[in-house]
Amino acid sequence: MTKEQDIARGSLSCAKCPLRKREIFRVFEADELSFVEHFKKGDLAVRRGATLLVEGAHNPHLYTVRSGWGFRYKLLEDGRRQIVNYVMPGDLVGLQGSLMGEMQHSVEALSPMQLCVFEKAELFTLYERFPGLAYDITWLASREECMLDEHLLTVGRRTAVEKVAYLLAFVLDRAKESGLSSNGTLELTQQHVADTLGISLVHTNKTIARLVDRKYVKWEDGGCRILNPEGLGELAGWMSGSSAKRPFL
Amino acid sequence: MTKEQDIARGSLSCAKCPLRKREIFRVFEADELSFVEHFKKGDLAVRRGATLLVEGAHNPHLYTVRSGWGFRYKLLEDGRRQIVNYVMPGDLVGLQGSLMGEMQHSVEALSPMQLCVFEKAELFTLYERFPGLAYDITWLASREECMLDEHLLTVGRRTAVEKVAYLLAFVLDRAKESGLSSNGTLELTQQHVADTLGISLVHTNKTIARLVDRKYVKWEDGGCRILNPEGLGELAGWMSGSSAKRPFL
DNA sequence: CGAGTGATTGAGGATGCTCAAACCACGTGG
DNA sequence: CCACGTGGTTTGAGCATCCTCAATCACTCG
Repeated sequence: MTKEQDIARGSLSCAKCPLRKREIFRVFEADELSFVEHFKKGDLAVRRGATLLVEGAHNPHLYTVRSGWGFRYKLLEDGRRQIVNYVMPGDLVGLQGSLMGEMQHSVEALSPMQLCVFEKAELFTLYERFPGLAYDITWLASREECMLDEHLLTVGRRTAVEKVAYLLAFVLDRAKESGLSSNGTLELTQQHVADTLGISLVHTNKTIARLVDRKYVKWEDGGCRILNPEGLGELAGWMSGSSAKRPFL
Repeated sequence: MTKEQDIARGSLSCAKCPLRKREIFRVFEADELSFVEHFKKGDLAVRRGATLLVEGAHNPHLYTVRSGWGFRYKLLEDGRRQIVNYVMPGDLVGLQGSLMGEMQHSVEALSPMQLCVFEKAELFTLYERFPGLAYDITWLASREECMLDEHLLTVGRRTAVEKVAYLLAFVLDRAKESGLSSNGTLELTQQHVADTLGISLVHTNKTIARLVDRKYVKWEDGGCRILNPEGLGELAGWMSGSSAKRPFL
């Protein structure tokens, strides 16, 4: 877990961060930018499969995803796993741990990831000096809450087909928004799908097969290609949320 | 929905708020208190069964629960309902709507409730002038996220018995913490339990029956009595979270 | 080539669902 | 007082969904 991680002093200026150019993110003031630049303590690169954060650990850092993606999950003692959400570029990772002591979940990379590292001890300074940024952070936490609500609805009340349809539509939507998947392709295994939706691997496979038959998706080696995102959304009774400007960092 | 609600100008001073006396809540500074007092726009009283907030609506207000309890839920088009979490004294209600436009969930009262009403338009002023309070709000949002993660784990991966055990232990824990249930009694129907855990009413009933047999709980008219909270926690593989001081308002 | 990862398939059984009916405590109005 | 409706709980029956176990297959990598 340590060997896969690699912290280096930030070499990239926040002002020139390519993420900031994406129209989905709100524009920062000059003073905000320079503060964030100061707030940032370094870069972290992890490879696919690496565990970024571990449930139960105390971690002095807070991260923003710059590229790549991963997932947050929790485990039961006997190994049952529940994926709780996915993290993508622009997302803040580790806020819970910052505010409440030890981490209540782990996060693992689904692809190589690059993250910006912040010091959680300095978070309060941010609150004191930049209420706008503080507000942004609350906004992000609120958005996460919103996604979790929807996931609960899915896992609790949608049928298996609706579940898979929802998940794929949801993940693709977010991936596109954050600039991850331009071609409608998602690199995740059926085991991930199963662990997100609370169904078994076998049943997940058979459910996906039905969607493949109906030409909603195509499963390729180590990932899937979404052929009809709107159709999936309809099937699940879900609509992509507001794609208003959102803050990050 | 309007007739059940009753807004009155705040008559109760925040400094004398009985909630503040409970040792679970952090102590406020004098200036924080006076700001909150000014921030507070009135009181809201709703009766049992009333819908406080409606999914899809825009609401200019933000609330803190002063007494009583309720639940947040989402609906699918065909009426399937998922209860997403419970709200209890000290909880902030409606923050999502404040930050992200329209409400993504509804909330209904499980008992008569009293709430403090705030203007969401003034939230940013709070962020500018009281970073400590702003931090508190983020803290609350983060805590909510934490609970939702655990719920997802429950609904997705725990068995029916574990689910019921978890839910009862969890709700009782929170209720005690916030001063709701001193006698180990919870007034909720099996339908609520079912809709929280993503299982059918009939199956919920049969699962509860097993817990009753084993003397973990007793179901009384319109509610249940928890006989062995620790046992329930063990059964579910769940431990009550940190009961550190927490902020409110 | 052998090992490992992920997808796929079939079989049989447990879990959980729907439907339907009954029951009980309660409050209402004749 | 009793008949009735209501909301919540309880039960049984039969069936659909979903699970586990087990085996196979395709593909990559050392």
